[in-house]
Amino acid sequence: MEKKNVTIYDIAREAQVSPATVSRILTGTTSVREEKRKKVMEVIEKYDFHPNANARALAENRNKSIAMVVAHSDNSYYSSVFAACESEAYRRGYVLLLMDTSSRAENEVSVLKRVQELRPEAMILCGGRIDLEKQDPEFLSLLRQTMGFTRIVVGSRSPLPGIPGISVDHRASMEMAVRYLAGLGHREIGFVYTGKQFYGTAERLAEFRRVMKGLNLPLRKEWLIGVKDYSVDGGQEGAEKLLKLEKIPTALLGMNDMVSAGLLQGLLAAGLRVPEDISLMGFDDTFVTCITAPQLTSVGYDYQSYGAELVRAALEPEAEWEQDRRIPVFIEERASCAAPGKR
Amino acid sequence: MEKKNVTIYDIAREAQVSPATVSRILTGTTSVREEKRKKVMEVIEKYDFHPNANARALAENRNKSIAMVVAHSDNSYYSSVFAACESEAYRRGYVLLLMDTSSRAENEVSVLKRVQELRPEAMILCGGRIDLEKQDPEFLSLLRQTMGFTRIVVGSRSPLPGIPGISVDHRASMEMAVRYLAGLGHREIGFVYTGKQFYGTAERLAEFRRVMKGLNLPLRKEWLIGVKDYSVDGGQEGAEKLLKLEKIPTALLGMNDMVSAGLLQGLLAAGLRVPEDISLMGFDDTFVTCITAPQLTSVGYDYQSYGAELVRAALEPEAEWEQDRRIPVFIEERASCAAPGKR
DNA sequence: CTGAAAGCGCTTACAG
DNA sequence: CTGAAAGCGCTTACAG
Repeated sequence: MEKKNVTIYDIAREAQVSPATVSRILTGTTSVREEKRKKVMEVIEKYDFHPNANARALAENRNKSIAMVVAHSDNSYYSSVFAACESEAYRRGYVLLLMDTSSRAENEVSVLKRVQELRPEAMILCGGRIDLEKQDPEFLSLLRQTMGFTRIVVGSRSPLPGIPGISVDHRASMEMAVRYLAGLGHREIGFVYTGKQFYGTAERLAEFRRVMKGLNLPLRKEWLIGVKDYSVDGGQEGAEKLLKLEKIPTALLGMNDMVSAGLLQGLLAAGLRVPEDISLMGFDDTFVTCITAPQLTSVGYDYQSYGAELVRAALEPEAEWEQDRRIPVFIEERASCAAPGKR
Repeated sequence: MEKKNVTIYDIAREAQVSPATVSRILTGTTSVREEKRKKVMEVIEKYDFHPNANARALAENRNKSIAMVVAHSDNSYYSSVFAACESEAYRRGYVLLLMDTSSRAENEVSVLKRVQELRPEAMILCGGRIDLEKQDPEFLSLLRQTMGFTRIVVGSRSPLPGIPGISVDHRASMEMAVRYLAGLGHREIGFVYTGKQFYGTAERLAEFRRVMKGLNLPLRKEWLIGVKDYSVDGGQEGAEKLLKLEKIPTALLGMNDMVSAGLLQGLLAAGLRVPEDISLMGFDDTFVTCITAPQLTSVGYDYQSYGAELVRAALEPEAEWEQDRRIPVFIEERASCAAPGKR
């Protein structure tokens, strides 16, 4: 079973050409006489030869890999993003080195150290400290250091010059959501949020206030409900808090689909009907929306093109990227929203 | 910004030792005089030096990476498995090269070619043709060829000697599920399945029949419902088919949590109550179970330890692995099952 | 179009 | 404990 490594030299010897010629055929950089090429290809086939990517990486000083660092690889949002990145990377002949930081600062440090050794051609960073509303100077200096080793792109705001940021347009998503509900006739709208320390939440909170005010809708602070985390549990917590209020809004926005799913459970359990008694919307348009009953209307993004953009920005540094880009959002209508009923 | 690569030679020169000494300090293979070590470490710090993993890979002929090839990286089951693998790999200082085949044969071919170039120390393969009940000879020969380049472990049955297979114990999962429902008092149990060509389905179908028979429960073939795929849609299709029957069972097993979620929607929509009118169970115990209302009872696995096993088998070829292992299963009780009511 | 040779940045026998 | 040197398997100026 111990098959010794067959190299370009073995191929060259057998095909009676120089190793350089074999290499040229492999890389396709120079044209080679057809006769030789044929002979070489035959030998390659015969030995089932595959050039060693590590050696090539060293010689070419590039290794056709992109490090993808995500906060929680088993979270639907992140797994959609990186599945999209993977498919674009694959299309371009690149492989993704997946690393999960579990949102822990100490992991972020060691993962970035690892990236510095691995020398991927680029790193795409999604989630974790990068999303903090107030940038963490220690993390910034870690990023700055990592920039010496590889190009960085973040699925967030750009933290530093030279690091493009591509992220969901949180403000647009909130504006669209509120206007959609208002369009349905809702005036009393609540928002169940979490992660106030993150820019995505901060942006949505600010935008929520701005749009509600602009539309002359009542802004009641007890309808801005903070919960512990981005989960079904968080949503249930939100529902509990809501149900203690003397007056509840006619429509509710959940931080993401998971939170909305939790909200839905809590509301249903309390005997409320959705959307007859209260409308409910989520963010992210993950497959969670298809599992709830009623199915959840949600603000979505085109993950496929988001991933493609991230990879493009990662691999085409020469292009003149805007430092900050926001990807478009849209509303995916399902069954959880309706005109407000009279109660 | 163009920082030229600082190498072990630069460090050596400045620390006034030989490159070999720097290398020894980095790898920690030999003891080095404390005085020199200190000096070298200082210079390393000063330049923020990180050894080039590509060069190291070439010299050591190992690159601390594992290729993880999955069928659908954004599917909850697979993303749980690889999140678990990632955390174990990371713990061991390995990085995962993630590749997604989207279950397409042509992608499997090119992905495995890619693996042969990349020379990861091992490859973990989950999903796709490997799961076919009837092995595909063409795929087997591709695997055999890939074995010449890297060790292979599959999250399935072992396809070939030398390739350990670690997989969910589908038979045990089905037996446990049926016995659980029978224990609740159910005699009329249905199974909504898909992917009959895959061994996991075949095993569960066979075991379903065996256990039902053993328990003297009625085996009606119209209660074995085949649907198009492993999705919510598949589940809804199952519900439609079921509702056309003149007599429906008192309990239903769905192929996985997604299918069960679809079944639930279909049954609820038809005015049935779960679990009062009909009990419902899923397989895989993904987070989908927490999103449905009622929450779904499901047969689960310990993903964390499954991932750890896969990585262990991948990285410890010297150990005497059984060629085939099955990971244990358990029932996670939630709210979707109850004793049969009288209708 | 093609070959000989140097180089990519490490590691590791081999000597001492 | 430590250095000089060869080697890992490629690519790519440099000459021809």
